[in-house]
Amino acid sequence: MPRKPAPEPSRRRRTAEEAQTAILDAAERRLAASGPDAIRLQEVAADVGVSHPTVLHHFGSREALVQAVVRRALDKLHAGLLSAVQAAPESTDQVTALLDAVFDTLAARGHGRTFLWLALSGYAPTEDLRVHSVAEAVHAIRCARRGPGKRKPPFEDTYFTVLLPALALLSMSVGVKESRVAGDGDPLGPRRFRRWLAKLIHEHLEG
Amino acid sequence: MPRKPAPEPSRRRRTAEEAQTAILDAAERRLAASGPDAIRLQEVAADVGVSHPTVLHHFGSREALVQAVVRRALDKLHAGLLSAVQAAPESTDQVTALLDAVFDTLAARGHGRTFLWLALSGYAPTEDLRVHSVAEAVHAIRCARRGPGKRKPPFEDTYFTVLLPALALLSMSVGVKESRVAGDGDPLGPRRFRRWLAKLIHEHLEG
DNA sequence: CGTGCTACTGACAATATTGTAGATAGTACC
DNA sequence: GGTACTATCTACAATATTGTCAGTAGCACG
Repeated sequence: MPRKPAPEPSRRRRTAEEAQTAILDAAERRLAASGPDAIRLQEVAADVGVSHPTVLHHFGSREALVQAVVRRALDKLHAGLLSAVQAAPESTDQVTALLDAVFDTLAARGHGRTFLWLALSGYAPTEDLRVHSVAEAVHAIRCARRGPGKRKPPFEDTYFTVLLPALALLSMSVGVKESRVAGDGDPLGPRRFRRWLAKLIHEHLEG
Repeated sequence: MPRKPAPEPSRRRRTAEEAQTAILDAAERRLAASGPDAIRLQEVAADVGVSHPTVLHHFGSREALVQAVVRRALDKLHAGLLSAVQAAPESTDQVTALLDAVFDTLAARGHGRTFLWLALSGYAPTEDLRVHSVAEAVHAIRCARRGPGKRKPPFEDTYFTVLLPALALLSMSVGVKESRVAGDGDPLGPRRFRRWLAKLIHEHLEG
């Protein structure tokens, strides 16, 4: 006998925007944790609590979903770095605070892992870290502080001085959970490292 | 009518070791290029010129193949880093040469990319870079050079001084082909960066 | 030449994943 | 209430990937 359609208890209906945001959130978590290949329609859909054709309905295809996640994740990364680098530090403590803020964006929020996944997978070029533009801003400040009479340091020196902590903090964001390098209670942990690095950078820029 | 078995032109038969090495080579290329998930039996088999059950015959399962590739890749990485770090540099030029050698292992040979893939995927802990043991060796040299009477620098300082270029060079190995950061003809390219970094490190360790 | 060993193969099974099609059910608007 | 719109569902198709199986063929050794 034909079973009756079994009226489903209730079907939640979100606005398209709400649904898409929830789907992007779930996909982004999987991206940060296991990379773009780990964004699977069924699993993302299960995370959100919908069926996987719903995801396709909202994004058209898996690849389009991945592109949307990548775009949004890179935007978040840029926003995080921008706000972290906005202040012009004057003391070593302030440089430390700046590095802490960058580290927070890259490691604690998982954007560093995401960026490395994307860079390795070819979804994002490494220029996307935008070190060059940050270095230009830092260089302007550095030259201004020297006063009008003094000789200006070469831009290359400023660029490398910005590039170095960027690369280091990026690598540190790989193993946030299990790594000794990143362990937070460890005496050789990242907090002390950042303070040490801030001192090194600050002395280099000033001296 | 039953087709006749079509006697295959010829079937190449390698020794087990030869076959396994060829398979590991192919799998490792795919690992460095696109990560552990990109190690697919069919594609690896096609690279080697065999059928995919042959790969399973030699390694038992895909996962066992991946484990074997990972083990061998990490061994190669360790060997490369070990030989790069063996000499005790005394001048800035020698520090530059050391960084160049480390960079060669990480970036040019692709071991840095591979390591990042493995670290992100959870196949290798970040401790596998063995920064700590290198730092211990460097610290012993550093203390010895200070002479018996002088005060010794804290180990932490040496450790961080080794950790910093390791993290930076690792990040640099991500985008070896397309990155401006890694472009070799660029005036702000990795060669000049390494020299700049070597100078910074050398001055810090000596001063 | 025959025999044993095993690297190797084609065909198939099992499962996962993306994508399609048609139906269903909230929700807003008349 | 009735109707249009569409977010969502179930069911299915298509493909890719891992793994199994029984048999084939190269090679060493008697």
